[in-house]
Amino acid sequence: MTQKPSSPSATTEAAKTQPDAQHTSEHAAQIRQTRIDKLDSWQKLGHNPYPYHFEKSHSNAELQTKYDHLENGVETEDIVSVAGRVMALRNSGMFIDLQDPTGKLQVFSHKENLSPELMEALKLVDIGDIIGATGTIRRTPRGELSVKVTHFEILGKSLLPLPEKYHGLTDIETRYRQRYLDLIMNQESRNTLVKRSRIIMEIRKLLMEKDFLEVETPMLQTIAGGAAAKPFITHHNTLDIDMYLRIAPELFLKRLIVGGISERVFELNRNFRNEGISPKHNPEFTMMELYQAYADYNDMMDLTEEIVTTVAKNVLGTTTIDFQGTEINLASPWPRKSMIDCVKEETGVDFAAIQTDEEARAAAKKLHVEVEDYDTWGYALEKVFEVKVEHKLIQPIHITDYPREISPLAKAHRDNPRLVERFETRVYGWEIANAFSELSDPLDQRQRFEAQMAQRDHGDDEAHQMDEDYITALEYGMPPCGGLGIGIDRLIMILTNSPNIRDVIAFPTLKPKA
RNA sequence: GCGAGUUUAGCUCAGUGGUAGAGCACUCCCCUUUUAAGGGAUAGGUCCUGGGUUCGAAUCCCAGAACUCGCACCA
Repeated sequence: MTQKPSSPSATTEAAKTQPDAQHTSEHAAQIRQTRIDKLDSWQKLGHNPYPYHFEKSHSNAELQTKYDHLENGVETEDIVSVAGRVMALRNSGMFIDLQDPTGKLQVFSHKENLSPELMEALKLVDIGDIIGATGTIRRTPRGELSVKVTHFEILGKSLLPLPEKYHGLTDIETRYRQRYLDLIMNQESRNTLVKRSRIIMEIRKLLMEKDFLEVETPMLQTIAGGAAAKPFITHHNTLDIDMYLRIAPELFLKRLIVGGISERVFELNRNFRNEGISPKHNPEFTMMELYQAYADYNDMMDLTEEIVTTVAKNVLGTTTIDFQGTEINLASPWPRKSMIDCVKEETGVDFAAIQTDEEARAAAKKLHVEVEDYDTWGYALEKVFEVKVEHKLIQPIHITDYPREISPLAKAHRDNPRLVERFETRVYGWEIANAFSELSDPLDQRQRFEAQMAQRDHGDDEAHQMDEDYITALEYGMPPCGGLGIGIDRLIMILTNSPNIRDVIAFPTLKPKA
């Protein structure tokens, strides 16, 4: 508390003795030192180089809107205070492009209005600095809305040069590693991440309106259940046990349904999967899972459509979107087609007519789909679907009625014991949602887990683990229940026309630089 | 994990086995109502790293690193 946060000697000395580790070339050091010297000069003029507060009267966008009808060359006497980052300096600082999160505004400095001291101090302002300026609103003869300043101050000196103004920052690695630079330079990056926030807010809002209770369940789990995936392993020191970062919240959310905390719960948060990284996969990703008592998977299809179309309308203002040159129409209702029918239409092979695993494998091989010798009817069906059908499902569609053996948490289909009541919603070929009529029969659930354990013995280390406590919960009785999971990052990619998942995650996982 | 590609100034990019280049940014001078770029001058380099071939390597070869894309795995 007694320490002055920014004494001149501290600032200058630290800079001279500790050059920025990331910019060690002579040229970079020169640029940086020049700016530190300017900061020093500013301070010697009696200013706090890192002040505490600035009274900003308007955002740039507010002023652009408010003075939209101000004609070229017209000056007002309206006094405003603006603040933001200097993105361009023209004519020795007479014209400054000031950027704030809402947009750009020009700051105009003229000796008629600025004291000789501040006129001189204008030379201390660099591109990249955060400044605040107070003055009157005018529109230049060329049509640029400007603040004609009577006073300005440096609110945050930039010691490092920004990327070039014309091409900006395009290096993909730098954009992800130094996201702050990307956000300063690229409007598109700002738009995408702002839209992400709005999309998530709209989902929460809709679910809360529908009486869903937002809950939190463990990220650290002793059994990584609820999905088929490789978990991250970590260690709790005082308990001296290994724990897993969750791959899904599913089993805990259904415990809450058993407990009756609410008939409708949801969780919107991170999952972690220790698998490959790709344009569609980040090790930590955001999932929304919800459970609704007394509902089935048909209700979940309705709800999926409502969520996606509501979000699209409220955030984008339309349900017709462009994704990488492909027009996608999100307007409800979306077709619902069974996996078996999809495969039949695409390949002519009717898996419903196939009785044995052997026949199923033969049918797959005949379609040039690779199958393992131990693959059952269901696995063969799924593999054929993935190879032959999946990529063709560009417009939104619910693929229904999955094979029982690949869906150990879904309730048996009411009309066909080989199937379960599960669907996946596909948009642009991607799985956007995955949902079931939840399996609530504890005896059946135990058998499913046991079948999964057998898969594990076959070498499938992503098969589900036995969760005795979960079965115990079911034995106390769970209402019929619909469950739905939506991959939030993928949905945001589609809605923001982002081809890479890293574009929709502020700080995606990267390997540290050596 | 496998394959292909990329890596040169702060940024965006050229580059021939023979002294390292441009534009923007930076610094200085001139200039005062401009819109990526007014005029002029200066300065700025671990050519990703480590080996090798060669009289000589940013360039050719080998190994490694990070990134990108595809495949595998998955959402």
